Amino acid sequence: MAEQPASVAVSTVIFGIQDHGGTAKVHLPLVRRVREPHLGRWALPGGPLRPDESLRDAARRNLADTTGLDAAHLEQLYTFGAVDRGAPDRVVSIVYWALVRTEVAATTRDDPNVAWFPVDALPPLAFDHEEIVGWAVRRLKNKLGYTQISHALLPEEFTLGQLREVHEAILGRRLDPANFRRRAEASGTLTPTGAHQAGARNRPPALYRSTVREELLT
Amino acid sequence: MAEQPASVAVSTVIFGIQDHGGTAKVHLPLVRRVREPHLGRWALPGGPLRPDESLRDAARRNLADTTGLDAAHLEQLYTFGAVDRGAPDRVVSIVYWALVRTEVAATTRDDPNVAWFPVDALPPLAFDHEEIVGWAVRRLKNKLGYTQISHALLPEEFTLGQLREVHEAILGRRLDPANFRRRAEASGTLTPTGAHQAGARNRPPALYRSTVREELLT
DNA sequence: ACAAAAGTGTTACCCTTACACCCATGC
DNA sequence: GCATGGGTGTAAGGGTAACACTTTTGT
Repeated sequence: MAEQPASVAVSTVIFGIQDHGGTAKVHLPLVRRVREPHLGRWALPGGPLRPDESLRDAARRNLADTTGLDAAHLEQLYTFGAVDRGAPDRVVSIVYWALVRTEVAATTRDDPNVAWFPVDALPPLAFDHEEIVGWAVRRLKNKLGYTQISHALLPEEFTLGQLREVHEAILGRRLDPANFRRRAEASGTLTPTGAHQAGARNRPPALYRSTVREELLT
Repeated sequence: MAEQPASVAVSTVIFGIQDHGGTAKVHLPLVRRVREPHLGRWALPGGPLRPDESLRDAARRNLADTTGLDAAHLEQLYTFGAVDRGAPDRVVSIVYWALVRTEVAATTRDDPNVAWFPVDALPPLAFDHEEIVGWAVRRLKNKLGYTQISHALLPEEFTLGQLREVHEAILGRRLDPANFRRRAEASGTLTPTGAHQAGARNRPPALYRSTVREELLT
């Protein structure tokens, strides 16, 4: 333990898909601050790094502490360490971003100081957290293009229509179903379960299971 | 100032192109450690973050202190903070990576404890610095593909042949000169100066100047 | 029958790659 | 003239985007 010019914190931007007026939208959970500074404002889950935990473990702990959830994907985003970030003492924040599956996100532990917001309609945030969320959203959009990261937002089994909805929610535009299907199939990361999803008032779509390895998403 | 479980350091991976047996190769400067632990080993330039400097400023200071050089490109790479990274106390290292221009790299201040090494023939490094260099090299290769970052390794004016040599050095394979030229021209980031480089025993190549904005390289 | 989404087929277009070929200079 | 890299032309192949069309369900 040494006297330091800056303390180390870890925060996490958590993304999940939720229904918002009939269409899937990207949401994220925020925590209402119960201390100064920025008391009462919404902020990203986070807190000081503990001496015996890795950065990644700290991020996972943020997730568990605030939502009780488990991440399907977790990855370092960026480190923010400007001299004045809105706190009285200097804090260097290592920020992670996480993806949780839809059905998991729905089971968020009840807490009056935790709530999910659509990323395109966030309340004013504490510190420099709006900038941080901006970085995370950009990264999410980018990674969508060259990895199969979107699978981590869906349940174990899903239809190509659901997968496409996720992409449309993140990119903010409609995608051609035919071309999307071919792309998805060509990725070689989907295996049909053989089952079909009944119930809709149209042709029952095939169910798929993702076969991507977490290690390949870097 | 608070009692902390971890101290904050900033290190920088600096890349420059140098001639190595007739062909251009990617090099980086290392510093010989003059203190325990890992006394005598080569390490990345770096040191503790000062209270009144930004992370980026600290990285720039690493560069100036060890080589006396100025970076044409400087960007955050990743933050390494495992519990045991080879130092007695816990250190969280925010690592930056930098590109310096060839003619600048040649003017490195003389210092027996600083030397440039080809990235494909590094000595054993201190701490987890080999892993860090690996990350930086990967990032450099990637960014080469979708930005004009390579311009930052060359002088203000350069030929397409030189630019191609840089790419070949980084990718480790030969590129088709014809296709490389078209790609470079199509990027819209090069303006011919009108001058040609005389002296070679072949047709004098046209000189170009880069018009990329540093902000667009993210 | 009809609507609505699943799923297949087809075509135009662009970008990349490979490679043939000409140009200008030093020796 | 000849070697050497600079610079232009061209054609094949692969991937993407646009869109027509068929299939299968619920109502």
